[in-house]
Amino acid sequence: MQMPPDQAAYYQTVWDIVRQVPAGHVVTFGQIAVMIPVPEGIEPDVYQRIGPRWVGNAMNAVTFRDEPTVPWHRVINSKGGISLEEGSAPATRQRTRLEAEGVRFDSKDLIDFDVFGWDGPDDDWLQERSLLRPHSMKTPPPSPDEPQQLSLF
DNA sequence: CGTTTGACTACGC
DNA sequence: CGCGTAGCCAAAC
Repeated sequence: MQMPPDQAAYYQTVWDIVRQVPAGHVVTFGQIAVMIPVPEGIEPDVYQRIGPRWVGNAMNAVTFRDEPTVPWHRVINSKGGISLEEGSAPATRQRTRLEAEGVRFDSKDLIDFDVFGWDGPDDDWLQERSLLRPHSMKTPPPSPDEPQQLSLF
């Protein structure tokens, strides 16, 4: 009986998560990284910075094969943009697919998280796989308790 | 087989 | 708000 390499399991988890992203929505590399528990032997603050890069590696593998079971085009960077080389065939394919799903880009080629951002799957789905809920990329709604607006009177 | 690079991101200037 | 840097895994050179 052989133990699968940690890296293989990590990739599988990443792809599993990406499969949950609904059409017309997007998720960031950082969000996916946060959903996966910090691997053994790695400091949490270190994983915070490196995790997204591992997610990028996992995505690159399926992007190259254009794996149809993984909607890799719904994964973007924290700025809301496409991270593939601008003008390249994969980048164009990603943008075309997103626009076909109704996702729109602004004048800076960025996507509005408030409209198209994804905050993760159901709690049940997460709990069954021991995964965590990512932070939302949407701008937080103003708390009713806190004075949210500067009153001029 | 040692180096370099990478679909990234948080943080300090 | 833009730019440079660290991070220490994997895959490509």
